[in-house]
Parts: sequence; C-alpha cells; structure tokens
Amino acid sequence: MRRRTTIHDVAAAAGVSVATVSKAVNGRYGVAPATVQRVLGAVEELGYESSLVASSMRARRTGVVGVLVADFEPFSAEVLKGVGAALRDSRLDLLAYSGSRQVSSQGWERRSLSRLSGTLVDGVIMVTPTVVNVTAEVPVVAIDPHTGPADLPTVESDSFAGARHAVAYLISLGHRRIGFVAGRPDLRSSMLREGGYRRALEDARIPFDPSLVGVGEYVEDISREAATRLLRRADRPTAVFAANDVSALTVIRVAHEHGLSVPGDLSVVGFDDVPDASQSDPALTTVRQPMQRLGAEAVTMLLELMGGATPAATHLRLPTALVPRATTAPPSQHAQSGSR
Amino acid sequence: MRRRTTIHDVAAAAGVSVATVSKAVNGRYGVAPATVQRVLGAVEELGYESSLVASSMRARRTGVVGVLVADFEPFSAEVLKGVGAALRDSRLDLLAYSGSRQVSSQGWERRSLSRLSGTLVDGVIMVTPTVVNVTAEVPVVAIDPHTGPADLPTVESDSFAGARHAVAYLISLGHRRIGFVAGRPDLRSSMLREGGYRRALEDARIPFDPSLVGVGEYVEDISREAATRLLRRADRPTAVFAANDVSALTVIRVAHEHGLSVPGDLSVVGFDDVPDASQSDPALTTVRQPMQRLGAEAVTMLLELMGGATPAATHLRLPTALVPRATTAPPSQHAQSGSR
DNA sequence: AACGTCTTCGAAAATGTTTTCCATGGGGCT
DNA sequence: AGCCCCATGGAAAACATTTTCGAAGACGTT
Repeated sequence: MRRRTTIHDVAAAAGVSVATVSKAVNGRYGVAPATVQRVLGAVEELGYESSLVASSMRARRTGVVGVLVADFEPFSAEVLKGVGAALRDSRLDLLAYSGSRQVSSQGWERRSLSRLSGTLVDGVIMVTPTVVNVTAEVPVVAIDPHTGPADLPTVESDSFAGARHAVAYLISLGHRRIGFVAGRPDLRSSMLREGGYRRALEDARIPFDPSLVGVGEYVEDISREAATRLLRRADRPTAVFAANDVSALTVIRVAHEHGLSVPGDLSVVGFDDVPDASQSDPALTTVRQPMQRLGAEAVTMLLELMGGATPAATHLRLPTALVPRATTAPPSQHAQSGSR
Repeated sequence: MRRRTTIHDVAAAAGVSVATVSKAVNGRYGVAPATVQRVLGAVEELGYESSLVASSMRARRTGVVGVLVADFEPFSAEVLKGVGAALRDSRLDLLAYSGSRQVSSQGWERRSLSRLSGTLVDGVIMVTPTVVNVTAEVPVVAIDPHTGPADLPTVESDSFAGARHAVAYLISLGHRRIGFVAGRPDLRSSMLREGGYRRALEDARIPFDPSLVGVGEYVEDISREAATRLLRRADRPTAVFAANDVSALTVIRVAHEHGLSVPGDLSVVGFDDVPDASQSDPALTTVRQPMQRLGAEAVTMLLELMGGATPAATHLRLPTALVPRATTAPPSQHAQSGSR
C-alpha cells in the first residue's frame, strides 16, 4: 500500500529518460546494449512493473484476452478452464470479468464489454451472452449465445443434435410417450433443444403432443411446476427429457415425491452434464456439452481474428455426447399398458 | 471494431465541455439539472460508456475487485464462485486474472499483481499465492497461501485440524499402521497436513515412523512412486492418508494395480474434496475444504480493508469437514496380523 | 448602486505509459 | 579534411478520463 514505482523512478535511477526506459523494457530498437543493461538493472532493483492501465492507454495492445462471464458456475468455469489451457503456450494473460448486476442489471453485458474493450484487452470472448449485436474496438467471439443466430463469430454446442440424440435414445429403449421440460422460450438453446426433441419424435413417426411439453425456464422452481403437471397426468409419460440438468434433477425429485421410481417408472434425461449430474442418485443420464472445447475453439478463432486473419469458419458447432447413466431404462410393462 | 465513442463525442453532442459530461455522468455536484438531462440524453443516444482504463488512470477508485488465480481448476473456480456470491449485492465488478507463465514463469504473481494494482482494481484477493511478501497500492488478502505464515491478511482452511481429524478417524476404525503421502515440502499446506498427521498419531500414542511417509508433491506421477514404495513394503500400512485428493486417487489406483482392494485391504483418505473425489470408484473419503466460504470471507475482509477499516481478524482459519465415503473401513484381520 | 455569495461551467493539469520525431555526435568514406 | 549517415537518447505529444480551480453571471442584501 505504498506509492507505485513508476517509469520515472527507474529513469532517475538509471540516469536516462523515461523514453529510453520504455524502449529498453520493451526491447525496442535504438538503445545501446550497455544502456539496456543499466536500465534493466534499475528495473530489477526497484522491482518495477509497468502499469497495465497506463500502457494500455497509449499502446494499442495489452497482451490480455478478456472473457466476459455472468458467473462462475460450472459452465463458465469449465469454459474458462478450456480457455486457460488454450492460452497456456501463448504470452497472453487471461482476464475473466463479471460485471455487477447492481450497477446496471439490464445492460451489464454491454457495460462490461465497453469497459474492457476500451483498451484493456486485445480480444473478448463472451460466454452465453444474451446480447449479440454488440460493437467493440476489438475482436469478439461468442460461446453458446442465448439469442441468435449471431452476427458475432460463434462457437456453440449442437443443442439440436444433442436433444435429438437423447430423445432417440429414449425411443430406442421403447418409450413412446416422452415429456419435455423446456427452458426459457426466449433462449436459443432452449428452442434448439425443443427442435431436436420434436425432430426425434418425427423420425420415429410419433405424433407431437403439445400437452407433453412444460416450460421449466432452466430453473428449479418453475421446472417443479412443469414436472408436477406432467407426472400427475393420468396417462403420464414414461420418460422425460429436460432441457438442462437442473430441470432433469428436479424432475427426478418430483418423481420420487410422487412415489415413482427412476428409472423403473420414469426415465429421465438431462442436458449439460454438470458435476451434480453424476452425483445424483441415481446418476443422471444426460447430454454432455464439450465445455472446455468450446473455450479452446473460441480462443483459436479469437487469435485468428486478433491476428487480422479471417477465420476459416466463423460459426462453429461442436458435437455433444450422450452419457448414459442410471436414470434411463426401458418402460415398465405396467406403464406401457397405460398408454392410450 | 469501430472507433470508440469518447467523452468528447458526448460533450460535442450535448454542447458542453468534457468536464461537465464527466461530472454529469458520475453524479458530481455542481451541474444544473437541465444540463444533466441533456448530457444523459446524449450519452444514451451515443451509447457511451466510460473507458475503465482511462477513468482508472486519474480516478482513485474503479469499483472492481481483482482475484489473482493460477488457473481455473476446481479449487480456484469454487473460490471464485464464493467471491462472486459475496459480491452479488455490491456495486463492485469482479475481475479474475491469470497471468501467462510464458512471460515470466517465475514472477508471474508479482507481475500480475503489479499490473492490476496499478489502478485497475480497488483491492486484490490472491488465491494460493506462492509469494506472500508483496507490496501493492491497494489492499490485498490471501487465500490459502502456499507459504507462510503470511504478512498479508489471510483466509485459509485449517489444514492441521483437518489432517488430524482424518487420521484420527482412521485410528478410530482400528488402523495403527498409517502411511502418509505428503505434498511439496515447501508448501505450507503440506507441512500443516503432515503436522496434523503426526499429532493424531501422538494423540493415540502411536509412534511416528518416518519410513511410512512418502513425498507425492501433490501430483500424480510423484505420488505414484511414493504409493508404490509404501504398498510394496512387507509390513505395508493398512491405511494411507494423502495430502490431497490427486495423491489419494493415485494411491487407490496403485493399490488396485497391486491387487489390493480398497477399502478391504487398504483404507485411503484424501484432502480437498475435488469433484472427482465423489466420482471415483469407490468414492473417496476425504477432507472437504470450504472453498466457497474461503472466497466469501476473503471478500468480507477485503471490503473492510478497502473501506479503511481494520478487520477484526486478519488471519482467519476456517474449519474443514471430514466426508466419509467408501474408501475407508476397519483393517482386515489378515492385514492386522501382518503387523510387527 | 455596490458588494458579496452561489451556482454553473470550462480550461487545464494530472495520471503513467508509448511512440514519434528531432538533436547530437562519432565514425566511415571519398 | 570534409561530408554524410547512422546510432543513440531525449522532449513532447498522445491516450481518455477526472478533478481542481477560477471565471462569469445571477441574485440578494445593505
């Protein structure tokens, strides 16, 4: 908590001008080797480090890539891990920024982007952004944007195919009456997952029944209502596909409360593969998103953009993987006979 | 990727000086209500956001707290989650920074701290720092520092008590010959955990046998050697306490390779409770660190410091919790008879 | 009418760098 | 010997803000 040692201190100590110190420190051409040594000596002695803020004011580049996240929940954390790994061999620092909702609950994404984009970072990755028509002075790439299709270069996981695969799996087990707990209708991922659900039914020539769809909004309490409604039906579904793991785990809980066994009376499949999924009892069958890879691919794309290149693909869709665990089984005879 | 709209643009649009814009935007006293309206209108219209970099140059405060992390592995991620939650109701932004090892593999912590501390952040939390005698222009608090005891205000989990508890638990199950896979001898946490191990033995009047201690350095390959040596002994231990979960999981793997069953032939206890711990087969008995709480408490302390107050306690030690899972059981008769 | 006090606004300094451009001097070449 | 060029280093501008301080005008008071 004392005064910062600035480039002026170093200049004074080395007996040169600040300009020379700057050049020496940054390895610019035009300063004699002996002088460089002297300056570096002073730097060492005084423990000088240039201020990120000050240097970014003048220089255009900072050597930092920014990641805008809403939180540090598993999805963001895994993405960050992937981003960090992809950056490991570069000379770039990683800065994850989460803007306060208190300051501007609505536009925190824009605000954060603008604050960083000033000159703090050389490029930005936005994780699950809800706005996608943004302007910045540096390249921006989006990961799994919540709206879309995006103007922004984008890396996302294939929600449609993942959902289709999950539901096809339930069908292959023998299920015919399959419920769906949707996410938020305004979110792209939710729409795509619902699309995959309907497509899988279509593939199997199973008519789509709107009453088997409930909206869970990706959160527990709303999902609870949807699940309750679904499971109280006389002809309740023998399986439920939920648009995310939180909803899926809620479905399991509600099923248990209704005295239903999972997967005996009801099969459940989720989406995301959050850590909790494998620890639930029984362990949740779900669709895994390649979260670390999303981060890594976003870095690749961003680095190209930052280098001034045009990336080969600006909209990348990564495959998901079905992880069969213990919440799925063929429908019981009893349940099957209950179908109309 | 277009030019930034600066305060000058706003000033021009509103027909006032930049000084007035600054005051209006920041709610400073001394500008007429009508003018404020006009300025805010221009701000809105142009979509102006002040540059974090530029404002932090002159202003003292930025409304950002920085967290220095080495990576985004589970420990850091969980801490960040706790920090984020503690900051939720404040008007502070959260910035997590991970400096590139390429730039300065040795002093990346100092470098990162210095870069941020310039004026970018109002306070810093360092997660598991290896250096602890740092100087900065803003308050700094450390979480689970790797060396110590720290000059810095510190929040850490009680490694000593946690280890003591874990080993006492093994003893209570009937184990007498208990191995220890230590971490890196230069890390504070490892020393404390070894201390807890020895204290628990002492409490039970079991003589300390140095040959039952191997160094695993917290990483898999070194732990593997230590575990192999321990398990190849004629009088091999009936239980092993490992200084972290990675080591513990390695011990289990080595045990299996030697045809030993866990916990039948060997009980194993780890430390940390990483997500993998509960997913291993069998699920690992371990000591849980209150990672989110570490983050939250660090925020509390930092906020006090930032407010100019002197925190009640500058060195906080949070209790750990033993999580008994499936890798611990009483020693088998055969193993017991094998003792000298 | 003179004076004092507020209110409101703008000019300019300050923040810590990097970069451009210019000055200086020494050395090599003709 | 004279000239030119290159190497080296410094002065100053620029980056986008905030803050200080002073100026100017409005208004009230004596």
